[in-house]
Formats: sequence, structure tokens, C-alpha cells
Amino acid sequence: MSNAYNRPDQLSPELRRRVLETARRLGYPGPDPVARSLRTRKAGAVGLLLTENLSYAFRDPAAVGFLEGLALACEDASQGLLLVPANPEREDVAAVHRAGVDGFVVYSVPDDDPHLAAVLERPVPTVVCDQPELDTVDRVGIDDRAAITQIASHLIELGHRRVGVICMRLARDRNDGFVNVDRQHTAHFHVQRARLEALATAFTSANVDWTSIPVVERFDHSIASGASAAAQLLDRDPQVTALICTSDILALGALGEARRRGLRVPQDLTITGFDGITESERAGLTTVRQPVMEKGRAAGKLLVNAADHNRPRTVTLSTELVIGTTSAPPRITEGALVRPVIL
Amino acid sequence: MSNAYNRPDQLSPELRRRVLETARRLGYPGPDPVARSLRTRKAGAVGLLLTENLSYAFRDPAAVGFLEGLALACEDASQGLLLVPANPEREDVAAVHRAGVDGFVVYSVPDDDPHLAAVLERPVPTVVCDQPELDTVDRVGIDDRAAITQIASHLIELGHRRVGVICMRLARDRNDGFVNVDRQHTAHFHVQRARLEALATAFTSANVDWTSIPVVERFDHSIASGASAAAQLLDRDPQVTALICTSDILALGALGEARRRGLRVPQDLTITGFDGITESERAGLTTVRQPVMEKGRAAGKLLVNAADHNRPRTVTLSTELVIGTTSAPPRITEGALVRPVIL
DNA sequence: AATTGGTTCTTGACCGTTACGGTCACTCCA
DNA sequence: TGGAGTGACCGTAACGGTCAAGAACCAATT
Repeated sequence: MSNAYNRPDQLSPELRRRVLETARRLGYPGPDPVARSLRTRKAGAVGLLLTENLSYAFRDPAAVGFLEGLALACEDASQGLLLVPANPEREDVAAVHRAGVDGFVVYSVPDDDPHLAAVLERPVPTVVCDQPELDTVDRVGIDDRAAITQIASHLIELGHRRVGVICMRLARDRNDGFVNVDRQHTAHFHVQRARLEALATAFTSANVDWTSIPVVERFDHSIASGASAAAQLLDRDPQVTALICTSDILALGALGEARRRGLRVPQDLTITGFDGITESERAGLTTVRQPVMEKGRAAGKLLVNAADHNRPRTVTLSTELVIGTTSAPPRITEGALVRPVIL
Repeated sequence: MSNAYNRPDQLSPELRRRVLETARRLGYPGPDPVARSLRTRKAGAVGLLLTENLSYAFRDPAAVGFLEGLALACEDASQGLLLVPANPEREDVAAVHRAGVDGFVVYSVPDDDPHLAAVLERPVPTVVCDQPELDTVDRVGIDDRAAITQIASHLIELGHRRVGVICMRLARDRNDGFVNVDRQHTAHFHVQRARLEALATAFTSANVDWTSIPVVERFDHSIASGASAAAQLLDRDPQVTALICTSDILALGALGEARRRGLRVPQDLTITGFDGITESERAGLTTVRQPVMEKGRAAGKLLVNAADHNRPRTVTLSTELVIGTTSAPPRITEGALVRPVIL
């Protein structure tokens, strides 16, 4: 029976024809995929765990790019891609337990996320992306510190000293507002923490007191959030000459807010982003381009041939500073003595 | 055992604790999801079948919107969403057979697609979207004829008689070029066929000989395709005063080609799209907006409560004509006697 | 005629759950 | 004290495949 469907060479064409014919007559719909998976111990699918509500993932171009790459890798390996409904609000770990998959990809979740813990308990290979190193699973990412340090150096060279930072959510709790240094260091999103720390290091080396730098956090990752964050920051500290955003989406929002206030970019205000999505290319944003699609593809490949490797593998992809038209030397304001540094 | 995990109320806390404790000691990773699915006859996931390579789906904003809506509905129902790796090039129907899902959503595939046939053979509920009516499955869509007729009427009112049409692929075989009437009628993509037929009807009623209207087809759905199609059409028939595109993506490409040729839009050339994606809003495109996200959500909902309904259900969503800045009366050319019609 | 080799076909043990029904101890009340 | 009622616990039988091992058959060789 099984052979009739799966191994046509094992039986005579005549018998095969008869078997299939009676199967159809009896209304047999073909082998049940679940039963087959149980027996063969292969689900033929890869699970994807995301921070956000599933639907959010489709709003963020960077996430869409990641998905595209991952889907590509899955397709190459004839694997399905299962989006796991892990709503971050309810702690619905059951969805992770119920996922019939051969492995997981975990994309940018907080390091204390219960879903992540649930995934790690499952006896299947796992690849994390944009996460801190774990000694049991493979990992894909970029050098966030180096990347954002390029932004910082660029701004420092231009002469910016009074800067503001707009970042994405730092933990699972909502905190739309200013961030003290303590929260910066205990941030549960590895990527955000790394970027903030690198910024602190860079500006401290330039003799800027990091504790005086305003950092505004937003829970939702949207253009509107970027705009409101920029508004909050500029209201409190109108003297800043540059806004460093940890994502392009936030930067695009900040650009909108600057325009709304009649601030010319970059003459009155410099704005930088992070990711290098196509929308920001159109806007001429100064940013760091990271290969989002490649990240997805690398994660998929790592998972698909997760054969034998004793120690966890890490793939670090390269990034590229893109200097656009939204960064320039700061305007000379009264009281401030600022001079571009030529190295 | 099972109870310890799934029904804590069925046993004493003491026993539960003991069971779980020894389970951990023995390295038991928790109930196997596949075996559970086999037993309970529930996979906890919805399968999605797409025309394109999986990765293509993430490039087209309309498809992404559909995905977003579908993901939303799945999340609400705590269902996973499995992207089935159905490469349209190889006829790899096996992927459909291997998908462990409780139902399928089929999104805009040709009506003779073997994957679709394979889905229909599976004994699970199915919802098709942008497909012709089938007497066994539920259906989500819009009134494509009415929608594009609005575009046609708009152009006819403006006075356009010499128009060109740019459409997406009409069948599984690649045919990048002009389309004769026969191919138009035998098109296997329901949406494209319906739109072309409605256009034919509308222009015939306006005393335009439809067979003289150039229709250019493109296999790939991309901005570049739209541009090359527009070039091909304008090369052959420079007299056309309007380009009707059956998708916004194609229209955006046509816009680019017009600009490249120094044609002013809308003074020299009118261009219309279809879908209403955000990118085209920015471009001021005249188009028909359809609720792509709602389509996905409706499909998901239909599938999730696919309980008892003897006859297949159909959800038809509404569309809206959006008149932008890319449509205007045709320029008066020598030889052509054209006068706007006031109805 | 017996042995060997090579097909083709049949059989049955497993994969890991959960549903279900039965057992058993214990309480409660007449 | 006996019998019904209750709740906790346990054993077993599917669920629907796959796959390897063996049975049956036929042909060719010894």
C-alpha cells in the first residue's frame, strides 16, 4: 500500500494500478501526512518564532526581507515554513509545543522570552537570529557594535556632540519614554543593547558624557512611533544637533517630525537610521545597510543542514555605512563652540 | 502522563509534580506534537498555497497585505500558518501531500494548477481567493469586472479611445508580449481573465473595436516588467493615450518608462493601476483600491470556522475607484478627433 | 530434484499520543 | 455495617502510516 504511493519501483505496474484504482474507489485520500511524519520523524517544515504578533512581521520591511530569505532557503530544501502564533502578550507557550516542525528559527525576541525557552526545550535544531550567543544553538547576525560605531564615528567627525537617540523596545514591558542608563544595560533585546552600549563607548571616547545623552524608547515599531519619539526628544532637548535612530522605520518617522517642525534636514538636524531598507534609500537616509534577506537565507541554510557540528556555528554578515543626504555638520548655535574634526 | 501536561485538574497536584519531576529526570521533552496531531486529528495549522515561489510573495505588497490579514486571522484562532513550498516550475505536488494542516487557503493560482488539484483532493476544508467559483470550496474575492469597469468608464468619460493594456501572466507558460483575443479568453488566471473581459465589454460598448486594442502580457510581476511592457506597447503603438495596467506594480513600472521617454503624465499619457498599494498612493496613481488585508483575514476566518455549511460560501469585498493625478483627458493629436464625453 | 538467486508481494511491529472505560480506595449516610 | 457515590489513577486501544523481514513464486543453474 505504502509502496504503491512512495516506491513505484518496488512492485509491478499491474498491482500498483490495481491498488491505486481500488484506493480511489474507496475514497482513500492518499497517505495522511501527519501519520507519515510520526513514523518518519520528519515534519518537512521549519518553524519561525517572532517577537511580534504575526501580522506585525509583515509591516516591517526588514522583517519581510528576512522572511523572504528564509522562505527562499526553505523552498530550496523543499521545506515548509510554519509561522508560529506566539503572541507576546499572552504567554501562550502552547503554540510552540504544538508546532510540528523539524527545527526552529528564532528571530529577534527578548532573551528572557518564555517562547524562546520553550523552543530551546524542544529536542530539535534551532537557529537564532539577532540574539545573544547561546552555547547550544547556531546563530546568525551582524556585528551590531561595529556597525553603529560607524554611524557614531561619522557623526563625531562631522562635529556632533549633542545628540539624541531613538531606539526600539528594550524589554517586554512597555516603556514609551526616556531611558536611564540602568535600563540600557539590562535591556533584553540583544540588538538594541549592543547598539546602545557601542554608542556609549564611542561618544565617551569623544569626551561626551553619555549620561547626558537623551535616549527615547518606543514599544511599537512604526513610523508614527519614530515621529512621536522625535517630538518627545526635541521638546525636552531642542539643542540636539543629531538624532540617531536604531532603525530606519523610526528614522523615517523622525524625518517626518522634523519636517513638521520646519527643521531642515540636514542643515538644522542630522538624522540617521539603521537597516538600509528601500524606503530609506529613496529618502536619502544616512544609515547602515545590513543584508536582511541574506540573514534569512543564512538562517534557513544553517537549519536545513544542521547535521553534525559539535560546537554551535555562528554566521556574521557584513554591513555597510551608507552616507545619504540626512547627515551634515551641525549648525553653529550661540553658546556652543563646535568645530568639525578632521582626522 | 498525558493528563499531567494537558489536564492538571484531572489529578492531584502531588502526583502531577512527581510525574513532571521524573519526566524531567528522564529527559522527556514533553508530548510530541506530531503524535498528538495524529491522535487528536488536529494539526493546529493552516496551509497557504501561492502561485509564485514563496519568496516572490514577499516582494509584492498586495501579497504581503494578504499574508498579513491571513496571519492575523490565524493568530486570533491560535493557528499556525504553513507556507507550502509549491514551486510552480517543477510540478512538485508532493509538498501539498506532505503538509500537516487542518485546511488550505489557495491564493491566486491558475485554475489548471496541479497544486490546486492536489489541495482539492485532500479531505480538509479549503478557501480559495481570487479564483473562479468552485462548487466544493469557500471563496473570497472582489468583483473584478465591476472594479475594472469603473476604470474603463473613467477613461472613456475622459475621452480615451486608443488605449493599451498591460496585464500580468495569463497562464502557466511564459508569454512576454502581445496577447491575441483567443489567449485572453482562455486565460487560466481568473482575475486577469475577468478584468480583460470586462474591459473588452466596456470599450466595445463605447464603440471601440476591442481587437484593435493592444494587450501586453508579462510573466514576472515586477516594476521592471511593467516598464518593459510599456516600452513594447508604446514602441508598437505610439498613438495610445492611456495605459491600463492590471496591477499597481506594473503601473509603477509604466510610469517610470513614460518618464524615461519624456512623456508627461497625465498630459501626454494617462496611466492607471489596480490594487491600491501604499506605494502607488504616494505616486498619485489612478487605481482601484481593494482591501487586500481584509481578503486575507476573511479567508482565514472562513477557514477557521469552516464548520457546517452545506453550500460553499462566498465573500465578496468592496472596492473603490481612486482618481489620482495620472489620468486626464487625452492630448489632441493631429488626425484624431477626440472629444470628452459628458454623460 | 535440489539448490540458488532474484523478484514481487504480504505481514506485523513500531512511531508517541490521547480517549475511554475500568479499578480502586475512600467518604458519606441510612 | 453495607452500599452507593465520588474522585483519582491506570491500562489499553486506536490514530494511519513506514519499513524491514520473511513468504511465495519463478527461473536458472548444479
